[in-house]
Amino acid sequence: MPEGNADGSPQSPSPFHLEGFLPYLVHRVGSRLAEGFDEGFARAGVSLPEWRTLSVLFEYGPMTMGDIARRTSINASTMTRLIGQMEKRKLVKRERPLANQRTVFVRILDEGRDKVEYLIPLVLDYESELSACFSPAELQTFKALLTKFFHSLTADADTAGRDAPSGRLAG
Amino acid sequence: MPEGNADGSPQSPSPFHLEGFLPYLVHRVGSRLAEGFDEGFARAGVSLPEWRTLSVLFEYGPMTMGDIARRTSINASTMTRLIGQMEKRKLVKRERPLANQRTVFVRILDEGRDKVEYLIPLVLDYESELSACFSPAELQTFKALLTKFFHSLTADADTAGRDAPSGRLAG
DNA sequence: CGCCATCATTTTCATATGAAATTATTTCAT
DNA sequence: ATGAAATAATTTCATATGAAAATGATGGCG
Repeated sequence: MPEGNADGSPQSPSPFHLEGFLPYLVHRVGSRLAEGFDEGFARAGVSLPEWRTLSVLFEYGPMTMGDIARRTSINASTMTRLIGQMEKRKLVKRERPLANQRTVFVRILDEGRDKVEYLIPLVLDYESELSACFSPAELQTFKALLTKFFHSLTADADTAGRDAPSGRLAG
Repeated sequence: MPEGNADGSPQSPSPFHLEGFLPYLVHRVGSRLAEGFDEGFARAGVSLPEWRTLSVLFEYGPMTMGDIARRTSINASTMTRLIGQMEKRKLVKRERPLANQRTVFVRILDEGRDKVEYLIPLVLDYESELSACFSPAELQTFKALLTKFFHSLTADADTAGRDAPSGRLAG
């Protein structure tokens, strides 16, 4: 039988704790949030990435594949497949502009709009339930920090390979 | 050509903005962080989930499959496969305690320890590079909020299906 | 003691994923 | 104009994923 301790006390003094490590703190919150996704979306018949995509198209109007991918933080290959599936179900429609036929614009259709309008109040309720653990000020701070962090990471990525000398890691 | 605008201005006034929505703010930071993962880990020959697993075993000593899964926020099926691969590479070792043979303890081996010791300084450097956009106070607040949020989500999950009446959603 | 409900892990299965190669189009330099 | 490089989307390919079923072990409870 192993003599190790499963109770939470470190076995040997170590300069590193995963649970104090920023990328991991983000990861585990993300995992929990993803697990929480279920009935509401299932009832509406859309997946989480589909909801994200539809809500962006609903809000901003037709956009190119690349722009949708960027705005939703979904990979471009995945986005192609996602739009393909949603096109079959008449939630969205692809359009190739005459000028610049490299690009493909995606437009939300009535059925897609219906889904978004059905989901928005559910999603807002869900958010307030989630954030009940925060005061309004904390929530605002938290969102601001997440946004700032994202933009900083984006700027890093934009300049990576040019300025940045060293390999990158994430925890 | 579509008349929609791809510049960022909302097409119609709407009560919902994905980019102000808490679960999405977390998601996109998580995506960026995951994209940033590369050379350092590749050089050490471990994946991101492997690193997380090893660092937990390094820090806390032998643990059961379930405990590792919980502590790393990695799904149990995935964890079984992950440990299987790491066992082949002699990074860890499975042990079945005589008392309670349902459980499997996993112990980190010397090669695994070497990898962790090699990676820790890289990972700490990476974190300070990432968090350069924050003041020390902001960073502390940010981590505290992430931790608080995680524990709140965990508590919700623990009581879901008993107390909680309604379906859940994530954005 | 022996059966049943529960628990921890593993396996199966269907699906989702991202990197890299491919296709189609446009832009740029000459 | 013409070919070469760049860009946008898609497809291919190998791998990763989680839910649910299956397996193996334990802990009551009659």
